[in-house]
Amino acid sequence: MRYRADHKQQTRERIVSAAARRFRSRGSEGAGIGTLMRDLRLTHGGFYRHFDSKEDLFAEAFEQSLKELGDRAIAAIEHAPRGKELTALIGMYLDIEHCDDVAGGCPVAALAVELARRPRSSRGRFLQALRSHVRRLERYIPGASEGERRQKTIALLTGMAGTLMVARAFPDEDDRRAILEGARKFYVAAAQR
Amino acid sequence: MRYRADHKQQTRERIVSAAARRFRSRGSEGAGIGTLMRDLRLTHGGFYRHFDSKEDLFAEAFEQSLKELGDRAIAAIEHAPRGKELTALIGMYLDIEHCDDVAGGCPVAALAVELARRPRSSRGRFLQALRSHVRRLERYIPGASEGERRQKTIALLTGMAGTLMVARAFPDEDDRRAILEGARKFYVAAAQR
DNA sequence: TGTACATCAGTGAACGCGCGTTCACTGATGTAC
DNA sequence: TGTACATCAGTGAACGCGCGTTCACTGATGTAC
Repeated sequence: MRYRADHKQQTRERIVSAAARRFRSRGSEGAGIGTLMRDLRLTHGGFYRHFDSKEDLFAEAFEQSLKELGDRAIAAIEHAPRGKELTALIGMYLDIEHCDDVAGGCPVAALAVELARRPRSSRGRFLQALRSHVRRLERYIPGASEGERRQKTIALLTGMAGTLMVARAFPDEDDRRAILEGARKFYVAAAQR
Repeated sequence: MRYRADHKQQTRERIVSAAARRFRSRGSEGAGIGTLMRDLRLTHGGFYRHFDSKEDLFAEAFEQSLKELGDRAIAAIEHAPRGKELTALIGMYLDIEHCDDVAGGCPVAALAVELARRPRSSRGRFLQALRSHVRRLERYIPGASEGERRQKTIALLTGMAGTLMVARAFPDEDDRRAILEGARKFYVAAAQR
């Protein structure tokens, strides 16, 4: 059957959005094409009308997730009172709701460990997305020079991702809250200087 | 055939050590029992004389890796000049050689993301290993109270793990060095306070 | 001391399963005439 | 306006593959007598 002009594009977007959630929850190996398509009420065969391979989808899902996280981070910063931008960024990232929403949360905390396991040649897209994310946020981070701001931004973002990743391993919410609270103090003090 | 009394124990240790390296390099899903045993010049069937399941091996490998990392961290701290203990800890962790030795490096940076994906009931061993690791190191971290030292230790260790994890995604050594160098400055300044 | 038997680490075929990917096919709708 | 055909998103059977796990078996050595 034939569909309306924008139908294919819509299906593609549905696949990317669903995949972005599943990959973050389960990792790229834990999320299969078959069940992904089935849950979208499609069959696995049709997948290849939209993507060259699972790897192709993974890269696109990573890019979309990181873009969305950047949007939310910037929204939090820009809604913060003057002088509290950094605290707002740290607060939105090391938040219990962000921590407990793995599927909708930061793709660095959920997927970055897999990037180093991929062939060097296929890491370009991911690194470009990471660099672009850092560039969007570095102008809100205090520092004497652009280089210093960038270094600090990278240390802050990668550090918070590590903390979030570990906090998520704790089944007890009180443990997670304590880890996040301690880290918020740590990073606010560290990044402010 | 029958073997000498300590033979079984030796084989078990060989399996754990090899697995600890493979899991850190490739993740628990990327490392298979079959190839692991084959590389040790054994067959896959014999694996179950030593472990109940792959999951059992994974937990033991994680524990051993973290114990070894703790040993190395404490060695670095205790060989540091007085007043430089913290810098030594940060320096040994955010080191280019540690970064490039995924198989022999920190299991938190390599495997922590998988812990949250396991059933809650089976996370106990991992969390106990993590808590024990924090307890070993917290006494070297400055802070007004035990609670504050612990919080700071957790923020520091999880943060550095995140930075290491992300740095490893960059194929260019200069990029990795720049990320590590920036983060060392960041964490030394942050943790010293 | 000599012999029969028990032990058990390791072997390798077999199992069911889920995976990513391919491909001939379907059929409603747009397009050419 | 009406008809024949082309298009192509989606279908579902089939593929080869590697996986974790099971299990009947092997055979050198320790032990019981």
